This record gives sequence, structure tokens and C-alpha cells, in this order.
Amino acid sequence: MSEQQERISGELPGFEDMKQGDLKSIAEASEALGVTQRTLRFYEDKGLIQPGRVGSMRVYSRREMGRMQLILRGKRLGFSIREIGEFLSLYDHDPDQVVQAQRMLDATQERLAELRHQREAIDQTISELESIEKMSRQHLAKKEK
Amino acid sequence: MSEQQERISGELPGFEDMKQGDLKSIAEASEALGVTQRTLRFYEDKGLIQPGRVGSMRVYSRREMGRMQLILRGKRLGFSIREIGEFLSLYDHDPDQVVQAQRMLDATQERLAELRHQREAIDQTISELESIEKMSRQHLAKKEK
DNA sequence: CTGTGACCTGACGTATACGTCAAGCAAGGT
DNA sequence: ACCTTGCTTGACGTATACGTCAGGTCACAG
Repeated sequence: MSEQQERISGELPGFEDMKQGDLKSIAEASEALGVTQRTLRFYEDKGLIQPGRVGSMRVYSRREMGRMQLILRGKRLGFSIREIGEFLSLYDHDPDQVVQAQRMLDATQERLAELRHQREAIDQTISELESIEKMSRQHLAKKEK
Repeated sequence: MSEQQERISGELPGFEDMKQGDLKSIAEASEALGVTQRTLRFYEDKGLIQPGRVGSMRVYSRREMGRMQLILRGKRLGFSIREIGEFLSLYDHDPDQVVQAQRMLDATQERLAELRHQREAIDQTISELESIEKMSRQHLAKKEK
């Protein structure tokens, strides 16, 4: 094992539980989060996270892992990376989270409106497709004879 | 008015109603269909339509207009241009439309499954967002005091 | 000395459905 | 002769979220 990787996750054999504060290498972080290393570097490029460095190697602390959870949640909710970046940025520079919560509320409502609209569109499309389905079946049944 | 355009839609002044069979220039076709000229050329490139030519100018007959309606409908239903192209191709080379109807049925069902799945996902996302909405409001209400 | 593994930094590729120039031709009007 | 209109064919641009090389460092194993 190279010193480079072991400096972080295994330099104290037999003392794994004591390694300082859950610091993870990029491999461990991506594993734990279920994303690729590329994704972690990408988010870093976009300014969403700022892992520490040991030499040139990235080090992911609990803070970064927490931010990543928020980011992934934001993605599941359909926010773009840019939007998520704005939330996090506000979150950082807004001690009592008032501005932040307000913007979040706004964005949430916009997104809800979008989703409700999409839902209607999908429902319409579904019923249109169902009628096509029927017609196709009838057409095929006729030719079956 | 240039001869080029008038050859199609206006060469018989006073007899506009008699111009042979609803032939349209690209401008008229795009106008009637509510798409841009670029779109018509794009679909032609992709092989979805084959308008005739008078010299180098495209001529849209009722047949092309009909195909365009099908194409636009397919798009509204969420099929990709490639899929639509396949339908039309089958439609062309399948006299009694049995193969065609079968493929259509398959694709329709796949799409329906997708949409129902999407609907569930959207419903989940909506309720998650609604709970975030509540929490944001509470947070703001607290800070309001 | 060389191979191997984990990491690093660019930088180009991907998919979709067109939008947006750019440059050019033909023909009628002024 | 020149301008304008309508049309033509390329060909590059757009947005998003990464995927996928290519090329290079570092340190230890054999």
C-alpha cells in the first residue's frame, strides 16, 4: 500500500477506529456516496465542495460528506447543479439562514409548480397513449381474422 | 414577388383556390404547422419527410403535411425523432400495417410504463418538496419573532 | 530497474433537437 | 446596376452532467 493512500485511511494498523475524524480518500468518499470520483471532482470544479488536500490528494471530511448528501438530495428533487450551488453558497454566507430559507422556499415553490404542471401533462399523455393502445389492439384483432 | 415562390402558391392570380393540390412552399408549410423552416429541413435530413422539388425549392404536398402531423403528434407523446422515423418507415413498407401496429403497440406500452413510473417519481418528489416547503415556512416563522 | 495501484490535471466526447449564423443563387422591383 | 426577398446548403453553437481517455506523479512491491 502506498504512503499516499495510507496516510489517510490506514496509517495506524489496528487503530482504524481512531483515525482522525472520518477523513476519506476520494475512493472511499465516492464509494460511500455512490457516485463516481469524476462526479466528486466535477462538483469541486463547480465550487459545490472544497475537500482539503494532503499534498495533492483530496481529503473528504464529514463536512464535505454532509454537503454531498445535500447536493444529492437536491439533485433527486430536480434542482440543477447551478441552483444547488446557489443554495449552498447562501447557506454558507447566511448565519441565521433567513435569506437562505426564503430563497429555498421560493425555489421549492417554483419547482412544485413545474412538477404539478408536468404531472398534468403526463396524465394527458398517458390517456392519449391509452387510446392509441386500444386502437392498435383493435387494428391487430381485425387483421387477425 | 419572385417567380420562385409564386410558381407554387400564386402563379394564377385570381385562381388561388385552384392551385394544384395544396402544394406549399417551405414558408407556408412551416406557418401552417407551427414549426420553423429549420425544423422541416432537419426532419428531411433525418429522413422523416421527403418533400418534392421544383428546381431546388422544396414543395410540401398533402402527404408531407400529413406525415408532419404524425411526427408532431409523436413528439407530443414523447417519442424521439429516431423512434418516429422507425414508425414512419414501417408504415411505408408495410401494406396492411400489421408489423407496424405491433411495433407501435410495443412502443406505446413501453412509453406508458415509463410515464407511469415518472408519475410516481414526480408524486414522491412533490410530497418531499411539500414537506420542505413546510419546514422552510416554520423556520422563517420562528425567525420572524 | 520495472511494474502496479491510487491519485492528479486537462481536455475532448456524448445525447437531443434544433438555433443561428454565413455565404450564395435566382428573380423581380426601382 | 443594385437592392431585397425567398430559398438553398453547410457547419458550428447550445445546454446538462458527467464519461472517457491521455499523460504524468508518487511510492512501494518484486
